[in-house]
Amino acid sequence: MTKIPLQLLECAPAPGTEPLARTSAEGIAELLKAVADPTRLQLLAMIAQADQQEACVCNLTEPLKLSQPTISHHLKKLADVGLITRERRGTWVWYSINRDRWGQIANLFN
Amino acid sequence: MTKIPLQLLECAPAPGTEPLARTSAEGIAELLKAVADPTRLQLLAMIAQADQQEACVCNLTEPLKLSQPTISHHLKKLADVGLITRERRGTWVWYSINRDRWGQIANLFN
DNA sequence: GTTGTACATAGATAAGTATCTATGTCTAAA
DNA sequence: TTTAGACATAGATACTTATCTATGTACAAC
Repeated sequence: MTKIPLQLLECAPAPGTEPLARTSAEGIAELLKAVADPTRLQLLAMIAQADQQEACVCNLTEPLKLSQPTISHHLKKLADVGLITRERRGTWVWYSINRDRWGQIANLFN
Repeated sequence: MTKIPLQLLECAPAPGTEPLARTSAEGIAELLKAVADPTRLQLLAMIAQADQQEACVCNLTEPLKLSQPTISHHLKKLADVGLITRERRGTWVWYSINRDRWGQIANLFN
């Protein structure tokens, strides 16, 4: 049996169809990027374990020791991908977690 | 019954203990950042559905239409957080997914 | 109306990163 | 040992982003 030189074995071709379309990958990446930040993970955790599963900006600013605009910036990022919902009640704005969206992330890894 | 002015209601204090320690949040964020990139999601998908659940760099470069160093860069990012494993066999280097690490991400969202 | 407070937006800046080209390293074959 | 191929590393660049200060907007109380 003749030995086939390694260098002559062509590098096996990739699977015929691209497994994950670029546009899908970009959409998923956008969602994951929103979560892939330490401050935003802390925000999500704080909201999740807060009373009624909701928190206003003033609840979140002080413990993280970041400026109020920075917290607003992060909350906007989370809201932009639908991970949290915004609701104004009087002077304050309350944020809560969108469980459906959260579940969609879970499905990605199962 | 006297109505309490809204402005006198102090903004409810945050939960006593910080829910998610900064160092933990940073560790999780680092892991998630590795996945939160469209190219790396495509790489993971291609490896996962490849023969024997493994692929060499040459398998991955052409379909994504990116340069070989760029692919190597992304694979390194994934390997750095333990999501894929590197194994040299002859001239080629084979990458496969670390299921344990993958499962750790799944647990974060359940 | 005015005033004070909660939050958002704008603009600036510094740090990170995805990509490239060029080059280095390691392995196989001759 | 020399050559060629597969992959990694280095350095450069352009783009993104996390943070700040300054300012704007919306609502409540008076």
